[in-house]
Amino acid sequence: MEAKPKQILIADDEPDILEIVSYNLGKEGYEVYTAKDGNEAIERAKQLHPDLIILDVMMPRKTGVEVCQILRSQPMFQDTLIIFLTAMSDEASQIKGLETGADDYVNKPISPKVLISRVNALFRRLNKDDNNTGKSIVLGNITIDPVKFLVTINNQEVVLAKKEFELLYLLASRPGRVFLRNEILSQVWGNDVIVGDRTIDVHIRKVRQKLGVDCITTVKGVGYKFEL
Amino acid sequence: MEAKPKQILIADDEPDILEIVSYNLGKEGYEVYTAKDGNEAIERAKQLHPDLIILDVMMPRKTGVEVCQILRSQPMFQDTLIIFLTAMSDEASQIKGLETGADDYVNKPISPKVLISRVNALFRRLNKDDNNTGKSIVLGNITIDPVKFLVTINNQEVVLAKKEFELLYLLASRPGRVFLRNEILSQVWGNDVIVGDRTIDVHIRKVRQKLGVDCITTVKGVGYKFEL
DNA sequence: CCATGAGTTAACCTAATGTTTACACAAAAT
DNA sequence: ATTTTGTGTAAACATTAGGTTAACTCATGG
Repeated sequence: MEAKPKQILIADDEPDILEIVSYNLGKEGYEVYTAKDGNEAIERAKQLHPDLIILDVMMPRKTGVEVCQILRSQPMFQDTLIIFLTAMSDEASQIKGLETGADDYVNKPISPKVLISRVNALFRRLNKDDNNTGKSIVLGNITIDPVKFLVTINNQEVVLAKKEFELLYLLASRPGRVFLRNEILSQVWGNDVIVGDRTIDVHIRKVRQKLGVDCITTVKGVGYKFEL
Repeated sequence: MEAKPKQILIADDEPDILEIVSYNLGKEGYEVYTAKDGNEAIERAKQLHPDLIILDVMMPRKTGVEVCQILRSQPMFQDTLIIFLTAMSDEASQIKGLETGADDYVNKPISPKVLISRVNALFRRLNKDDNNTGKSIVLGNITIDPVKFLVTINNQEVVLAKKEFELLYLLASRPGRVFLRNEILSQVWGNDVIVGDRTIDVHIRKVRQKLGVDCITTVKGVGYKFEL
């Protein structure tokens, strides 16, 4: 299942900024649209209904704050992500911006990289929330859902105990990657807990047994990895 | 259903910051808990399962980044909001922090007001997505009507006491999802009430008994979930 | 053929949960 | 007022399943 690219509308009256930001976000795989003032931003927002709107605060024909207020008042834009971009780095503006309903507030001069990180962070959060499936790991015919605490394999539910589940979840979180025994210990058991040597093996065994599918590979002298 | 105050865990090795931030967030109506180093942060996070964790980056016994990584690797903390707090204002740290899975990154010196705005913004976004409250729930042959305070099972009315009802409603509001004991406590009982260990069990038992249908599953060491 | 690391098994211990009873307290009924 | 009834909590005890260990076996390589 390919996620369709997220659409971003960016509004700023400085062409340079539009270009730099568009370029960088485009490179990240986003679909970028631009507007050069407040009214145009509103217009295009209504046309496109983008996933995220980046608004410069100081713009002709409606400031970013005004645009935000107008959009937020419409039900259609309740859930749309909004980021303010501004040269005014004083506290008051920032607070006001956030209280207007923005999700983030980034000061100019902008570092494209930082902006991208913040954009990514917002989308990451969003996907976690509306996609109940987003959290779960799906690999081939195996599904691991940490919210429901459930493992499904070929549409058969498998019940794992807490430690077993955590162990499997850890390994499956990075398929193919080898986890050292130490890593597993500190991730699943915690650093201050001391357990015997064979404990991990026993749990690995139980998971293998319950899954009935050979997907945990032993790398002797190193650790374990998950692979189908 | 009344909105329960959100729980926030803040970890910093400087007592001054802990105090200032605690005070200000408390004044906003949040329920604030503190930790003074990385390990303590992890420990308390596991106990409390707060809604938001604010992590200082530079802490003894595990940095904020490490804490974040450890928590994020665990299924139970996938959804928890995380904010980094740091004196290092360089780009690279910020980007790295956000990529570790944080939701926001705030530079020191902190303005309490700005921090609060950002915390509010995060919660505002979060609440938009899971607003399921108020509606009646219909699952198979079970109906739960929070308005009439009534549970119907196979067209038979079942009378539940207040706490029993709230407990069932909570679990049924997200079928399949596991609710931690802590979550149940803070949602049904509220976080300032201290009740004994066995109280939840007793109520669970009563609900199970009255429903007569086995639809509440216990996930040992984790919590309970509703499923038919 | 020993050394090392991993797999297997079953027994064991205990933390976590289930169950029951009793009691405080409030609301409703008398 | 007094009784009755129902709810919520605590305390005591029973039970179970999860986690750990230990002893043994197996596989591999030097």
